[in-house]
Amino acid sequence: MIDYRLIRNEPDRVRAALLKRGYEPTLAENWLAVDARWRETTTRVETLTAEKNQVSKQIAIDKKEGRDASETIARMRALGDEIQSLEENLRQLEEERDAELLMIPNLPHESAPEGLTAEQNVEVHRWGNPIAFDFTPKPHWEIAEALDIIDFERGAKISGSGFIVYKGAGAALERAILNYMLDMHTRRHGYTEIFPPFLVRPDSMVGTGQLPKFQEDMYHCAQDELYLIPTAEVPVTNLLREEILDAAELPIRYAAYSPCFRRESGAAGRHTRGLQRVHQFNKVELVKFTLPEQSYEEHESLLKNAETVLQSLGITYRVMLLCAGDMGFAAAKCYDVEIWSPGLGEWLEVSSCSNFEDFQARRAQIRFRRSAGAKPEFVHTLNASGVAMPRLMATIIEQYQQADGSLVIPEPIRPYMGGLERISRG
RNA sequence: GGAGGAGUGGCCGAGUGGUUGAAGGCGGCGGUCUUGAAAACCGCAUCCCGGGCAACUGGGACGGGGGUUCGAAUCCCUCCUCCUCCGCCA
Repeated sequence: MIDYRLIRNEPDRVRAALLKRGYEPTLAENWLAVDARWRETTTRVETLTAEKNQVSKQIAIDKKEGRDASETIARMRALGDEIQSLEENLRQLEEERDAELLMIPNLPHESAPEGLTAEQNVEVHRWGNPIAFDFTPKPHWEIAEALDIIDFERGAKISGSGFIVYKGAGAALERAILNYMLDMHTRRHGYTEIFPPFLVRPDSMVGTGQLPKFQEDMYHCAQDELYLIPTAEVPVTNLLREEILDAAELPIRYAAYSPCFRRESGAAGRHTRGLQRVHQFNKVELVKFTLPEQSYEEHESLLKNAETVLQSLGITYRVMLLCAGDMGFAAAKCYDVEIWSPGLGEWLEVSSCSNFEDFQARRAQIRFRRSAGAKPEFVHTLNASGVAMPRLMATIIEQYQQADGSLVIPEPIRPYMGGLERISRG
């Protein structure tokens, strides 16, 4: 959530930001109206409470000195009743005020382009060239089925559509790529590896913003009131929830493998075929906690860390700077990394690289002190996939397919597969 | 899953209804002393919210939430976490 002081002190700035994102600017006015009533009521409650505290002390003294306190006690009771009814109001106002605040998205960074839809996203740069085939390339699902490395049908049989089974060399390849990416980020890019829980409590989901707004997108174990994580961002960001760090510890960089579970019911068809959209997939997630003044620098290196994975595998990709209206609710600035799928002839998103500034940290209460005794400030949080597996796997299968139907394994992955160079039929 | 026990400030730890943000100790910071350091002594300390340009000032916080009471760290309910024993299990 944003700093509500901004709404109080610079409502015009907040309104402009809301407009830039395509939100109703009246969100700010609504909040201010509730806030004004809240503050007024707070003052009255606190004045009465202050009096009550005085009277209460007097009772203690009277009792100790053996005086009759029945009159003061009567006064206390009257004050108590009045305070109680006012507090009832206050609680309602507070609820309303906080609910309004949670509806307000992060303010876009000045470098986020104007625009409301994906068409206004700006291509920042492009790496590699789509490879030219001297035969007609097949889509990944055909290759994978022919090689018997992915079983779509049986995945659907045991768990429903959107669930897949990696098999044999396919399972080994999935595991190898994940290990390759994790090793790169932990050994070369300075991230600390985290292996988090995959089920979390509701308050963790609130901490990173999946709840209350996106309840429908998640798998929920009602009996235990636990949610399956849609991304490792949730447990990893919440690791430091309600903590106050030392400035010297920052930046903190975490890399985590996790499976990701997403209900999001997409319509069947072109965009759901094969690995494009599945309910369970694997991903390596990168999460950073930084000083406010360092977050944009760290945002750029975060993007590079994700790009390095793709470059090392020879995958063609482009980086898009999202316009204000196309960014996620919590982001101030966001790059999407999209890889070129030769089989589909489309760009597919494999990583969203976001700087949330203090939006998540405020909500999750993640703070730091510049020095001992200094006032706690909110850290900045950032994250990116480094990267998500299914579309990467699909693209590797399509890009590395051979005329004879076999699949060449990208060179950096071979050590992770016992030196295997090629997956062939049979 | 069953039966018990516990949760107080950075740490340890007193406190079972009243002027307690909370004794004492450790650790921390500042000062006195000292050529310097140690020791000793003195002093200061948290977080959140409201009001105020400010000095300052009011309120709240003893795991979380709710309740009883004129008044709750202290009594009751509930949730969470940790510990011990039993059961079960990879």
